Amino acid sequence: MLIAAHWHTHRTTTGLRTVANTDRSPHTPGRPRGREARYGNRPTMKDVAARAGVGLKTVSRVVNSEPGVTPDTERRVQEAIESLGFRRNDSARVLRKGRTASIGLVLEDLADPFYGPLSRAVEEVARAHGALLINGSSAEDPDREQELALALCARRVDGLIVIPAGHDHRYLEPEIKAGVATVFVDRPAGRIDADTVLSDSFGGARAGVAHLIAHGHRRIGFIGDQPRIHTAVERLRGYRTAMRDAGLTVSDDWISLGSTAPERVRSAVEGMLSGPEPVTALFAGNNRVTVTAVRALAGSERRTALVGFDDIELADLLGITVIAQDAAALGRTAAEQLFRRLDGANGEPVRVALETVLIPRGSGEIRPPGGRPDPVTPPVR
Amino acid sequence: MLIAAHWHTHRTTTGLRTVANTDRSPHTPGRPRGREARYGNRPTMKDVAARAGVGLKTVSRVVNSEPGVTPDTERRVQEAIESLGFRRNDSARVLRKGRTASIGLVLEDLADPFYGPLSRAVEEVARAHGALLINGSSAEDPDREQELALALCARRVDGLIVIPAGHDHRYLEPEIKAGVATVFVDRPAGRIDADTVLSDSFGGARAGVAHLIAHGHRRIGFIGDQPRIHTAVERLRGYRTAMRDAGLTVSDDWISLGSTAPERVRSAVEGMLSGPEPVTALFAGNNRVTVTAVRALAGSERRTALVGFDDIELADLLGITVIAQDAAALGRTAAEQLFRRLDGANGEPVRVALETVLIPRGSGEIRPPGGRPDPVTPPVR
DNA sequence: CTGAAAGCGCTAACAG
DNA sequence: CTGTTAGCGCTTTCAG
Repeated sequence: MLIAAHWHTHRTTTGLRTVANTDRSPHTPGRPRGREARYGNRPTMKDVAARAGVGLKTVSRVVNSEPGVTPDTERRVQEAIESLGFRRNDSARVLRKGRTASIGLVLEDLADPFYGPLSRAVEEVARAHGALLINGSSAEDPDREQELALALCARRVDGLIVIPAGHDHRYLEPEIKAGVATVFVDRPAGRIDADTVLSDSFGGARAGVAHLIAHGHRRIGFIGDQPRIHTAVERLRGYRTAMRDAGLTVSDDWISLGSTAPERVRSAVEGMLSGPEPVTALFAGNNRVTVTAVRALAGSERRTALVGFDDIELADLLGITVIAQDAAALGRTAAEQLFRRLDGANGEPVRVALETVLIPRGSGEIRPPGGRPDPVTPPVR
Repeated sequence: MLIAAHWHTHRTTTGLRTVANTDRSPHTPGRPRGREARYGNRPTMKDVAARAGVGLKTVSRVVNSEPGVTPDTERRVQEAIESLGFRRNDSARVLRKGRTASIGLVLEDLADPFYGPLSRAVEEVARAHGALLINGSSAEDPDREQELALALCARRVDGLIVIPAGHDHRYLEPEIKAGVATVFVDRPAGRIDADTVLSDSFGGARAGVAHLIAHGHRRIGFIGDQPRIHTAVERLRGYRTAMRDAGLTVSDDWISLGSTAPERVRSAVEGMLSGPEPVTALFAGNNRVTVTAVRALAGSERRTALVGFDDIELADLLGITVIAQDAAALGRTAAEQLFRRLDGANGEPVRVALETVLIPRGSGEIRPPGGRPDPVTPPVR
């Protein structure tokens, strides 16, 4: 049915939509419940052709700005288009042409401030290539990721950018073989060989932890996301490597992987700060963890050092030292690779790792109790 | 062409895609450059039917879980589907059914932390109704808004949610008449009567400014977004009303509307804090302004009070008093209204205004110099 | 320069 | 329970 009746007050008197299709008998097979129920009775090229007194193909030519139409004919067609309020049905066009000029993006959560800029960057690249973006959130659920990705394939998106939630992407093999270009971002694909764009989680975490060590810390905690998430594991590996490189032994009590729910992170922080040998510094595995860790530390009387993975808005004012990755660059790089494939590139799968940057802002330069006095500027710049 | 060659190493040996269509002569009219060029040579229901030795419609029944198929037949069809890697082409389905099960969302910038949660909320409602979400950013450009909205209509989205950049939406009239349900969010539609979901910008700003006045301020500055943006004007109106209600005269120097670019906001802040009669408090018109204002104030020796419109992550730790609006509720409410229309509701256009909440965190409770000492808890809670 | 005919892959209607 | 036919609105091919 759709919306209709309450628009009465704003109906114009230009005679829009008063021309009806007349060539359809009431009970032809293949005809749904009357034309009125479909697309709200939209005019088609056929209607435009009839109104303009030209052939169907001529209308098509005008609509698509193809050459070979007399200026006069074109004008007549344009008039018919406008008076009927015609708009080309891209669904039909897609069916015929085989390309949808749209790409799909499966990410974790559009509301996460990390994915907004990534998505926007993908959108801009898509726009530059004349494509629309359909995106969906997997909510970190592998089943939902698959459901979404396949739904996008059923819509026949030309390409797919996936931030994996799951670890087995063989379900995409038929799609990829059928020609759906696919690029994985932020995390690698599972059990499938494909273009991938990542940030250097390992290197970033190692650098962040090394930074804490350089400032005198020996007991450093690591709080990260769930261990089934690739970046969480990589960052933990970076942590372990930095510790080992410095000849430091890691206690199991200093490592906590799990949900990024505030309660979980908060109790992890509290656990590491209490006990006989509390940590003097924390490494937070991602933006969600950092936010909660900062809140937890703000309520503590001890000055605990902190370095977080991912930059956060206002982190500068709070003096939070971070390992920043460029979410927009991640999205842009992935999208560019996708369109390179769509434009015919067919070499081996490409693997890109983007550098991270350590931004010292104070919290990562706090020295441990008993260490030399802090030589760095205070937290709030 | 699409991606293909480099997948060789992962080709399985299950015989996928070895069954070809055989009923197409090489030079039939209407045939594009050979079937291989289309959808990367995907199997169709016809192919599945041939493989399973059943009729086309039976395949359709199985694919759509329609009743009336023998378990045995169904199994044979399922096998054919799997061995061929068939996936229904929703483009064709859409063309036939007239519904795309997708909705469009035109917003300003997906990278803005205000719109991420809004978009996610819309997505969740759409998902509950079995629809996908296509979204695009207008970048605050009316032409781009129109281009996007119409592109979505050409894809025949069932409904459209628009955060207007422009002020004239008559261009949507033919679409709406043709049955595209349309809801405007965050800002009202221009020159058209339509469902609208807003936050109470006027009331929120008035309450925020009244809060500052109640804490002893008499000279209060307002820094807002560009005057062509509805919310900016409404919030300014709230500011003026609160001032007038308190019997305070407003100096032109205390009001600055314009771009939210950091340089612009920063110089506005500096301007209001200098001169013979500097303001003692600031009202920031949105999240972008607040962020820059906080940065600017952090570099000043004077303690200036601040209330910002929109909540911001970490604002709690920085002790920033805000007028919070619920972006997710905005999106959810709009999407629910949209689906109500799609489900047949056809009353008069609905207008919803969501309440805002003042969250005192310290910055809005700072008293002016010379005023009574601050009776409120210190900034960081 | 213009148009008629075929058909993209699917579903609705109808007939066995 | 199953299959055949028509046609959604468009683009392609090819013939005027």
